[in-house]
Amino acid sequence: MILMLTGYPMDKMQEVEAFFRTGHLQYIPHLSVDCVIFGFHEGELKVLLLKWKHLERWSLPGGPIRRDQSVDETAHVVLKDRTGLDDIFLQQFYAFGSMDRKESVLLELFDRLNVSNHEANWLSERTVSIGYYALVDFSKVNPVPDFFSEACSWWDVCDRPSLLFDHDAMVERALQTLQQQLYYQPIGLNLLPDKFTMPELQQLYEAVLGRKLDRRNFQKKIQKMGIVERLKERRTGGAHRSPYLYRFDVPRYEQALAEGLAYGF
Amino acid sequence: MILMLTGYPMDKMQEVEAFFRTGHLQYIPHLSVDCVIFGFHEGELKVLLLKWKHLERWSLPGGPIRRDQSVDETAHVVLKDRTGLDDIFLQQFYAFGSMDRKESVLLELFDRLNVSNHEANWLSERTVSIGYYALVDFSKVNPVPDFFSEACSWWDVCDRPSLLFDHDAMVERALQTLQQQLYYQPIGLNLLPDKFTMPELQQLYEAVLGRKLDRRNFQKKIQKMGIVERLKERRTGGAHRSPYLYRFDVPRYEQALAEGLAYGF
DNA sequence: GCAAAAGTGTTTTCTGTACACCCATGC
DNA sequence: GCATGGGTGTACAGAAAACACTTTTGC
Repeated sequence: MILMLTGYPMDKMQEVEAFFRTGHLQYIPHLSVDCVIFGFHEGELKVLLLKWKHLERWSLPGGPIRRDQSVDETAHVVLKDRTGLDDIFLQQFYAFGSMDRKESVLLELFDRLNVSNHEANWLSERTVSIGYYALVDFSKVNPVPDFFSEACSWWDVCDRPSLLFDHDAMVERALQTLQQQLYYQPIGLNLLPDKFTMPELQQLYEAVLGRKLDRRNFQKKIQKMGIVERLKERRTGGAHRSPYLYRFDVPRYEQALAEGLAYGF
Repeated sequence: MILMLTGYPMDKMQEVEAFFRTGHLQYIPHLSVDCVIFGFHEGELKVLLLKWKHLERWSLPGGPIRRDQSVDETAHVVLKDRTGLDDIFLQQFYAFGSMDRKESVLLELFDRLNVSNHEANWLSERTVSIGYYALVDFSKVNPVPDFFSEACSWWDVCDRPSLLFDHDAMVERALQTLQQQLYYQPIGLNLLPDKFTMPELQQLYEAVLGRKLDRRNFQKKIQKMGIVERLKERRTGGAHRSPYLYRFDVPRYEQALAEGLAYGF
């Protein structure tokens, strides 16, 4: 096998060759993890995407599952490798296993990489992918591309390029799951900086739900949840009246996550 | 390989041998589907379980995923094979992929079956399993064991034997998912016979939620959903006053499933 | 007739939503 | 001082929960 193509660092070629040849010994073939990593910046919900070398197209970050690693661990490693972040809210939302997700673009790429179909067989057949979504603090992320990608960057969820594989459907489903969970679970911890204002939290909710909320009712609702505490400080420097800063009450927040907030029936 | 053990039909031995030897060519190794099949009978929520030959223990029905079949299709085939039922509400709820689910009891079984570890290797390593739950009409099910099991029968969800692998956790999580979905999706279609009484539907809700509901409020709530129509008939024969029969308004029911019923926020 | 289940309606409480006024800040 | 965003409280409507009496049926 000869791997020779601009954009791929020579000193890693041996490693990559081994990956194609013997990766199936270390990884479970036909199974992978993909992560929808959500961030929040300037009032917009963002998602972290990778730009593939040579394909000029984008996908979600992901990777194969090691035989000696749990699926959850794999997702955490993907998150860590792409963002530098550890110990983050990460939740499985769906396993994608339809037949039409054969990764035919990969075949093209392997072709250009001079990887024979046989050698890359364990990578090119239909792959079942387990989707996770993460909520991270935009300002703490250091985006790092993986070997196959030349760029790793944030995109507006609502204004992103069309993605490879079925990753568009994954983003949609992750967002839908997030919206549903909003009704009985808090969000914000991990997504916002440690200290934040109530209007910022409201913007986050509005970005996720895709609609405006009433300022006063929102405030009452959050207060009733009992998951935030108001600080004496205010955020100064902006125009207009200075809003109070808040901080999540982490124990109560965790409790609300675990027990849920409210139900019908 | 010699397979020779009471309980295993001789005429199928060749097929089974092929399964152990070359199954990994047809199936994705280390990946499977398991189904939590719920039924409802005499006021109790039931789950369909398989009793393994020689192990004297029970598990959920499941199976490996064919390389030419989607994960959803696989789940439908499992359901069809164990119950005879087709075209049933079946929903993926979680993928189980922790490392502690190596199926060590399988090794014991393979040992007794004289299958060498090497031959059965693709079956005995840690397997990631995608969980589905189904809601079926108890009276229409014809339980059929699979090759590895000697019995297939219903158990009370709340009074079942301890299960193999991590299947106890699967049942718990399926039930939890079902409970959550109850707040924004109707259930009953497929679980109840075509015609049913309001007290029966209420018993179903109570069985799933694990608590009593108020008769009058329940009736109002269901009526407001607009998913049932009351028939002129009543159920006669029982003691006491004859209750009306109801039938699901399938188009409205499907619509409620698709759109959801109500949300907070 | 009596025990047990089924049918029905009203009241109260709570939750969600709509809405208006005052206050702080930068320009 | 004025435009803009932030802080706060009240009033109304709809949903959920609490609750009691009458009817039917088999025995």
